[in-house]
Amino acid sequence: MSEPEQKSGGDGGDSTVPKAVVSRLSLYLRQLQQGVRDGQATISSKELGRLLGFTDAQVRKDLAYFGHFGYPGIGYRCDELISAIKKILGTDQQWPVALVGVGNLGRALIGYKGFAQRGFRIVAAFDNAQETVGTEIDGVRIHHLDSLPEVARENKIRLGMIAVPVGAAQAVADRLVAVGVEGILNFAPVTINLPGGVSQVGVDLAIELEQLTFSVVNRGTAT
Amino acid sequence: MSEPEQKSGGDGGDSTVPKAVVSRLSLYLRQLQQGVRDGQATISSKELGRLLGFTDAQVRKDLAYFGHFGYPGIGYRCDELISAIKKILGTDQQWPVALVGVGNLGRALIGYKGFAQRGFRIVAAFDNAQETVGTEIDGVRIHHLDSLPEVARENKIRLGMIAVPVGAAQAVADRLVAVGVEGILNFAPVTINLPGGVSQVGVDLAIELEQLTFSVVNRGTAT
DNA sequence: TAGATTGTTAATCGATTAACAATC
DNA sequence: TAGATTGTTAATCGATTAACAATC
Repeated sequence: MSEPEQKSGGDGGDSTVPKAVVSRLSLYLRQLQQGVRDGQATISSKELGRLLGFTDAQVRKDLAYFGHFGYPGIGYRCDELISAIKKILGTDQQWPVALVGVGNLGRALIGYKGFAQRGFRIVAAFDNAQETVGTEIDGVRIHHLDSLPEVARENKIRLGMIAVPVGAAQAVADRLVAVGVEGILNFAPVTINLPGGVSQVGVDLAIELEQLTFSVVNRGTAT
Repeated sequence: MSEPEQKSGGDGGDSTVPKAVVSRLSLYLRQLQQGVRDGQATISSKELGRLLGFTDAQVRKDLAYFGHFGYPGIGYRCDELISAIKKILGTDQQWPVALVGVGNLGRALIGYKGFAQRGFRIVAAFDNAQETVGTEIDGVRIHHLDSLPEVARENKIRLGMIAVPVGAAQAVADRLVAVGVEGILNFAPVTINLPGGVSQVGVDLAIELEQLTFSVVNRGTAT
């Protein structure tokens, strides 16, 4: 039984992969894990596409950016493809994450079970409300924001999540960048400015509802 | 002072607007509101684009899908453009929303301030844990899921949010559809199947982190 | 072998950008 | 008027789809 090859040996990540491809990769991974839970050993591009609303050609093309993972006549072996995609996304390892902002949303993030299952662990949370600093929530210690430098260093933090009010978001981002954070998941409804070399993903809950509203109001557009 | 015209009178929503355009519309709106808070009366496509990382041509093209909102030599009047975009997105009115699933995340959604400011109000929440049913959180009543039909009808609910575990998501979605919900914001990490005519927006928190991880691991890709 | 399905090329489709006449 | 900026067209760029030889 031969291991599937991998293009451009090592980490993959050739030239430029379209952003859209990467986001579909996450969906493939999620669906494959669902498949494994349902006892499925292999899956074809056609089936995988059907489950997610993509064409089979698109599934094959997306995966082919990164290597030869399939078996003609058979399809893809779920466990192999799961490992391959995790490696591509960088989630074949555990990532320690820092959370800043322990309000309603921050607390929900600390308690969110879905992170652990996909390679993320909130190892420290920060706030500057005296009431919360020093306490623990779900086993996660709440530190004062001023101790960010030490705690970040000790825990080798490379990813941060921002769940503070709009007015504080940019300042918090600056502090995260200052301690060497390389990627920020921003829940504050504002576009923050980051230096090159630091990545940002923004999640604005109201905007998500807005997008939904548009498609409801304009019958015809879906998903 | 002449009102800016609007293409295809009435609701707008001509033929097919690319999905990407609609998502930028939400960002324009957010930035414009920020501008107004900072006391700005007008803004050019160049400035608006710069603040969000788009080209000026893209901003103009996006807006031109829906009408003539700008003034040559001047730019766009913030308040006018805000009204126009709200009307396009359908958020010039208040939308009552139903939430299903009152766990950690559900509670955070109930308390989230950002919804009200953008035209959404969670008017009822549903769960089937006996402990929570009958209580109120932040003024929002928690009902048993079985009373969804009555409550949805009484409140003219057209939008629903799902914050239940993966295993329950599809069944909950089916029940929402059955009571006439037309759009679902799904926080469960699974793709749910909906009949045509019902829209879905999925938010998977772990996937957002995954996307971030990819761009961190593959230095060069940003935002 | 026949059937299924891959990886990949070429063709199509759609979205972004550059350029510019029209306008204030 | 000169300067700024729009809306729109044409050119460019990129992403999706269809088709098919190669493979199991």
